[in-house]
Amino acid sequence: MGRQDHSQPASTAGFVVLGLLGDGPRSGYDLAALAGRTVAHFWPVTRSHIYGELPRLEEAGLVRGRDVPQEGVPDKRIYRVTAAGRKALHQWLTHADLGEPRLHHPLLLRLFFGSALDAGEIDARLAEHAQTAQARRALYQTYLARAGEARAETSAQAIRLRQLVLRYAIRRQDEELAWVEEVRKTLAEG
Amino acid sequence: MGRQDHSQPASTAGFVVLGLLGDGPRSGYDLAALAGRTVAHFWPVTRSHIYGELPRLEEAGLVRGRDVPQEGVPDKRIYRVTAAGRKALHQWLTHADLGEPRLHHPLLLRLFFGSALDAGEIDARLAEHAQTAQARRALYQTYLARAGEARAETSAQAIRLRQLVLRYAIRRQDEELAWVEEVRKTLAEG
DNA sequence: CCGATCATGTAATTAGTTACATGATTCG
DNA sequence: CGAATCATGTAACTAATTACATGATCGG
Repeated sequence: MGRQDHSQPASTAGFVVLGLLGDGPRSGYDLAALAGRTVAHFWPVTRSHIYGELPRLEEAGLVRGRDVPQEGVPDKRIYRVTAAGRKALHQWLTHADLGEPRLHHPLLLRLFFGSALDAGEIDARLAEHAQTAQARRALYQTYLARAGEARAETSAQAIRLRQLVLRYAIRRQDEELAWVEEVRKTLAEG
Repeated sequence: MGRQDHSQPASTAGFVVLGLLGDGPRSGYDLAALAGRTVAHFWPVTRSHIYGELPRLEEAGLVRGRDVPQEGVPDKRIYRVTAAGRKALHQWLTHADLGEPRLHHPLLLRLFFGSALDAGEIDARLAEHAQTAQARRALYQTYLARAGEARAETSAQAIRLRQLVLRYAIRRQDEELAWVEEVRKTLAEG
């Protein structure tokens, strides 16, 4: 319609970067850090994705970057979402079909094949799993405790939604733990 | 040590095929069907993986295939695990490090970025999610009901473990549903 | 002096999905 | 007659992870 290129990002990764940037202007480095303690827990994003998408998004007119010279530390490039970017993100949030949740669960995989394992071997795996679930739960709990301290740009609604996502993550670990107990009990009885 | 090649499969996919075959001899086609209603729910396996791995496993001496001519339907090749294969599987089950569970969750992703969405848009996504969770729950429930009817090769221990894995899947959907309710309540209040 | 943090990118590789290709038979 | 089932494979592609490459500064 206009004379600028307002095309959509090709991949989901592009929208994820766009979404992260919705929180406020950030450099690729900062985005990667933010992603690592947030969305990366339920969607795969790495530095490589971010640095790959940023120039694409800029070319499409969805973000705009500005070089910020620094002393001592390396210079950086700060990106912010454009109006077109916000529009594209909203469109994606409301209309794109992202498919169903997918789970990669090594313990389930092993248990499914585990008829050749003895009680001790199964229990070792269960204990391992419970331990990492415990650790994750603690991590998410600290995130939740810190969730209130946000930037000025972050709206009350945004904070509420993020807390709900963290609640999910915590509940999920609780479920893992509860299930491990169920498995232990069942195998002890049988 | 011997004169045969008893090397390990390179990828996890290879062990998954090996594990599926532990249930009894099957063709690639049958393995794909079995995988589709079992492990594929918590580990990615498709026909392509299976047909790719089968020859590799055979070369490594972990499975052995036998051609079975058929009339009417196409001929097939039935594979069964060798002693070396069973050993390799056990080794993998007890020693390999498969990493932590990974989740791809589109709804969480959207909610995390959803500060620009209004109540109606969020609710539409939640409803959608609840519906698919409901459907999945029902599916796993029917699997569980049928879990007793197994092949002769399947041990009582194997059946018990499979039921526990299904219990996990059902509980997980219940959790999704419960969480959706929590989100709805919280957003209605706030 | 060693490791961490800040900062940006690319390259290589592995993993995973979807499409293509073929062909007989059975069921509605 | 069209769709589904049986049956096996490959090719093309997209997605995701890990490694490589560079270089200053700061704290212990």
